[in-house]
Amino acid sequence: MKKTAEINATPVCQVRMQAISDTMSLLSGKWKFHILGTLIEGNTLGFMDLLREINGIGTKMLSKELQDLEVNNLVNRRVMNTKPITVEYSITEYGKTLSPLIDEMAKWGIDYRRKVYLKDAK
Amino acid sequence: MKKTAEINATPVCQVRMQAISDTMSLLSGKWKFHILGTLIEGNTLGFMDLLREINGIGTKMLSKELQDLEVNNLVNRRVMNTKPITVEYSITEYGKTLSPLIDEMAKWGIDYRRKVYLKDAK
DNA sequence: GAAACTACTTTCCTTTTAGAAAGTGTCTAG
DNA sequence: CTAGACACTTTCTAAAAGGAAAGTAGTTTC
Repeated sequence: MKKTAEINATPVCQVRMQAISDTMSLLSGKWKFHILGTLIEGNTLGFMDLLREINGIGTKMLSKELQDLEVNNLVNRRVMNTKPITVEYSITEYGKTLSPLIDEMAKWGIDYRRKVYLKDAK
Repeated sequence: MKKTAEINATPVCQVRMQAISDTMSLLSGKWKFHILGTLIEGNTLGFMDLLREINGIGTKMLSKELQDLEVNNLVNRRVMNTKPITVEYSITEYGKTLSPLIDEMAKWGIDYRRKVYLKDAK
């Protein structure tokens, strides 16, 4: 008997799959969660502040990722009229809706470390 | 004045950053969330079942990602003693602890779609 | 006027990720 | 004895992601 046709297309699953893909594509890459997490904690920060806060990121990546996040209305970019020009980045109201997701991710990662540590200690 | 030294090393932030990196590295790639989500919904599934359920994935990726997830104790692999050999994949108890994270991700993605749809409709 | 600060952009290069296609090997129904 | 099912692995290649370093551009401090 052939069995190629029966793809599970239950609407609920399809919607969930699509939703997960959407979320991941907006937050893809190595740095977006770090940037968002830092901005959620730290209110407004300048470009150089972020560069110092986020360990390991370079200017190219920071610049590119901030642009992506701005386009998707997750981050505000505000050029200040200061002597050496400064730019203030902050999380948008919409960006704040990612807090539960980021918190879950951090929480799970912390538990994971604890678990690995306990296993190794045995 | 120079400003190269003051890296924010508050323990809380560092731990959160590390935790987020850990979680992301375990769940990296295009397919892990889909596989885990499908297994959480669908109890035990065979390799071909997963291939059919997860739209777009190929055998190479599915095989590789399942191995990764098995190594990290998120997925069980059980070879069944059947005529044409079958393998049953299922989520582990530990894998189930990812449910809240996956749910958050799906929830946010669904809200995002709704928001984009409403904006376009205006 | 040299050095240092702000905020990037650009270029070049390496690594990683992903997919398509074909191959391996076993078993069974017709 | 061939076609199709299951469960992969291997190879080849293309595309995407990421990083290091240098460059651009304006301001300010010493």
